[in-house]
Amino acid sequence: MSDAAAPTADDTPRHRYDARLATEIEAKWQDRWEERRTFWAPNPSGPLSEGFAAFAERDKLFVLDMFPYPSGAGLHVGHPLGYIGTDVYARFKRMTGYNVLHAMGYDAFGLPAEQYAVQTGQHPRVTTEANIANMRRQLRALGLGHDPRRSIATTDVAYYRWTQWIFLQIFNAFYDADADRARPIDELIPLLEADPEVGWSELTELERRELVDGYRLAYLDEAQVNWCPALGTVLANEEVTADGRSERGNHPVYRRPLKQWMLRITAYAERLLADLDALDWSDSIKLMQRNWIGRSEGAEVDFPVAGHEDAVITVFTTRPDTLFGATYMVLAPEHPLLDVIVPNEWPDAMIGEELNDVPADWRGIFGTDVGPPEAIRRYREFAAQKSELERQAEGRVKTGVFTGAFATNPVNGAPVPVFVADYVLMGYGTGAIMAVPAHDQRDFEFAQEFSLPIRCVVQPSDTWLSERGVGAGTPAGEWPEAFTGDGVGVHSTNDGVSLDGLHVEAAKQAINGWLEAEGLGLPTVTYKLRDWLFSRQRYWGEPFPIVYDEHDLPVALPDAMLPVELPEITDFEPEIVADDVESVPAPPLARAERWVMVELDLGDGPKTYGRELNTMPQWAGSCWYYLRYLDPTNETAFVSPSAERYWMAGARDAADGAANDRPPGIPAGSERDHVGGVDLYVGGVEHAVLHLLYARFWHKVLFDLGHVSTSEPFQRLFNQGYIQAHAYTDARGAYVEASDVVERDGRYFLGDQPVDREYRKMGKSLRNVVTPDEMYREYGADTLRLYEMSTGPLDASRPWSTRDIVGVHRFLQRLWRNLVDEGTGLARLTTEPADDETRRLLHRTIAGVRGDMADLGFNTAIAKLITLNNRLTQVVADRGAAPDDVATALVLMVAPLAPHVAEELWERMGHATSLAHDAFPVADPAWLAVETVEVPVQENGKVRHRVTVPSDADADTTEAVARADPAIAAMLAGRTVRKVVVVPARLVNFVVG
RNA sequence: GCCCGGAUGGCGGAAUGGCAGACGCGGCGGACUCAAAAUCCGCUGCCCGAAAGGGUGUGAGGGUUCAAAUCCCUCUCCGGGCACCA
Repeated sequence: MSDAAAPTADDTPRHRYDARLATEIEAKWQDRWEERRTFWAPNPSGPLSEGFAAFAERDKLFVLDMFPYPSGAGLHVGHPLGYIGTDVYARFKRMTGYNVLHAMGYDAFGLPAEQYAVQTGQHPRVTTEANIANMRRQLRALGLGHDPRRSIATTDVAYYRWTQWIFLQIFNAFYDADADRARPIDELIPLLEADPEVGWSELTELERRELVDGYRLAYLDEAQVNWCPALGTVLANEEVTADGRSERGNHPVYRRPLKQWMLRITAYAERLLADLDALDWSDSIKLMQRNWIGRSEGAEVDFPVAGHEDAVITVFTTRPDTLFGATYMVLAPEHPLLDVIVPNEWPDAMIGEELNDVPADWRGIFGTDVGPPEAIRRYREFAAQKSELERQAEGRVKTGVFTGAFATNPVNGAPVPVFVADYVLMGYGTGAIMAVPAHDQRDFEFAQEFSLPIRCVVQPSDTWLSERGVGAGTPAGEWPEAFTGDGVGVHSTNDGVSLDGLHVEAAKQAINGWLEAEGLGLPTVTYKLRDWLFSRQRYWGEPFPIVYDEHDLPVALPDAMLPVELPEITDFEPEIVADDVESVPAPPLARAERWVMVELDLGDGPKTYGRELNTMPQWAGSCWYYLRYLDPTNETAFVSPSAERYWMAGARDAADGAANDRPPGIPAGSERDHVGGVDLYVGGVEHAVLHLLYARFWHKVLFDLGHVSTSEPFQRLFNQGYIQAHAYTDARGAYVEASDVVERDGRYFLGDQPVDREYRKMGKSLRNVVTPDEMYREYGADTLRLYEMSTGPLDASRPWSTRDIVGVHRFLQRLWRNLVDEGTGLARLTTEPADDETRRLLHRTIAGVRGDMADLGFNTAIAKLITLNNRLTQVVADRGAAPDDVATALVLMVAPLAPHVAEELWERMGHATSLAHDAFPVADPAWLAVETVEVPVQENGKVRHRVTVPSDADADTTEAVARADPAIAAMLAGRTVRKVVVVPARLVNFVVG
């Protein structure tokens, strides 16, 4: 067989657009884009400013993807959905003249690399770098138009040096509540000196330092923490699931006191809440953040403790209007006042008229033969050792112990017993409540458990009572549940105030006024949000730039001593440690013996200091990466002010105020409320709370301290959906390889064996993973991109269906064949313009695609492009060549979606330069106009006929044309037309009797 | 339990008060071919009908409107968030 005969094995034309050719084209253009620096986005000044002159008069756009973790498993086809979406959008905007910054980095610290290191002894850096390299390869093959100069990893020393620097900014700041912003800690000293209550001049140097440390936004606190022995670390509240287990690994989590770094995010609660209003985020995400911050308005009220002159129990309540119904109080088990108020012996109690002795079951569940101090001690121990899961399992039966102490209800002087119970949490409000069992379900349950009086002070409606099967006038103690709705106050009068007859809101106003006047309480706002626990007992994280001196107080390292590099060690395992609450954390860094102690001169001569042995949580690096993209090579600042201001500016107040040649398709004013920040941030909804709240907090601190120019980091947030997939289990319930399963008659089989189908996320353990690499091989990256964008709107989750990909592949093939001779590989165009109908379709398509792309409506944009291409197929069939005008516009419009094949076609059509910049077609209004339209004619809302009218016909003309139509005239003959509704160019509706 | 979001052909979806089902997959038919693949063309919600045409139809029920997938109320199911937060 001769060489010349070689291609006969299959007679595929040599230049057909198939997977082989696609792969060739894609590699070629990926190399070219890199060589030609196509996606370098110039800064206005500095080392990355080459080529800025071309953009000086243009607008900028900062498009951002959520920071990925470089997993060892590599990408599956679900991962890049958002990355493709942002790339299409970024390419579209670039083609309309924007200076678009789009970059990708890696959130590379974290547990998987460290756990792999523990198993294999492989240093986490080695694993991490290999994973990043693999992910870079996979993403490059997708043809994403990222600026490669701006790619960073959180594990780069040059990056985490600045993470440490930002930590020091937070450490060296305090929150000025009057100014409502953070200020440098140096500015605190004069305030303390001026405050007579502080007595600054009498304090020792050490006392002063401790006092100042207590104001810092990063502070050490011996607090109750979520200790997870299995992971060997503590976790933030946000990392613990509702059933008391670690979000990562599902291990039990215990609460125990431990000295840890905390970040004072609570100081920002109000601003984090209020500033949501100006953001272009979905309502559901805003709501999740609002719920997490959990603002509630109420009052703090002081209850004096009987027999203790100085002791006052301050409670927080959202229902001060029910004060007269408070029949007992509860302190959280960790409440410090317990050490003060608990008597040695059980009192002979008098509580109003209802009770005259201390019932045995008030004395605790560990025996009634002990006095209050021991009963309380045992209960506190019981509460501390119980994991959240155990609390859950107990069905939330209320437990608690009487403290033996009584407080006095300030509104009526009534003695109320004080309990300790774990349904009151130390971390919320004041850690103490007044219990109003008639009007709070939890208090109601507790009161029933402990036979406490239940006193109605807000009258429920008769309807409410009868719905619960109790008659009007039934005492509250016999209700099936607490009444928490609105009603009028009863039994709520003292010498100074009466709430009787007032509805809840009015009653709150009245009682708040009285409390304030009497000095007994103040209206208060409380938040669920807690300070952010910022220490982790891990190796693979950012070391703190903190050392401890001889007083064991923290000392910040000066900027010049950054970075504090991770020491090399060989054993990465956290010290384990029994899987229980008693085990003590031992950070791996403690094993770096030569690193732990360090001799430094921090201003008062060389001294020995001990290093902080914890590392920062993984969230730290992702709190500010978007800022580093702006100026990744800067060695003197985390970002230069000029780059930061340029890229983060709001669209409307761009620095130079130059005329923004806003392209059509984007309504003027749509970005009017743009307060600045990343122009488009795309990522999964799973980061709705943690990452987005933490990053907003850091950004606000940096804003307050003058390091960034916007108060919010992410102006517009878009949550992409997920790609899900079917998974199959065999008779034993084991997952089988999804790609081997076949469908027959609506059932599913692996060979002859029937299997069950589930619809799940894509994942290795479910054996239903499809990788982009497979798709590149079968169809090419352009087809994969187009497929993922075509299957639905970007925010919708959708099933993966390999079978369906062929549709968009055929579209590209047809497009190619319309423009290129499959035999010669040469473009086949004619300069003769297309027929009018085709040109009208072309311009309608341009207008539509522009609008769709601007709205991230890529699925409908693709549908319009397919329609146009199908039309072009006819034209080419008629003429033997594609009209130049249609071909040119079509290729340019396809370019953001399928950039490689578009560039290749563009080149074969005779263009020497890339189409990536400033070339998106603009619709000619002359071709958008149509002369006539067909409008439906309805009879009582049902379409019966259609008539053709001039597109600018008014209502009367349209109706006249309709009536003149013989079929319609017949329809109306002999009937009474009661009403005619005409919407010009839309429809005619005859309402007949 | 509370709060949010969703439900449209066999499948992914389109239409946000004005012709339901764009576009794609799948299916059916035709052209080309010795044949098959590929390609091109046509049809394709359901029911009745040879067709013309008619009826019906957007999770269920009710309402507003000349007109409802779209707005309102009630319910069912699915997905997500929170969960002793005073």
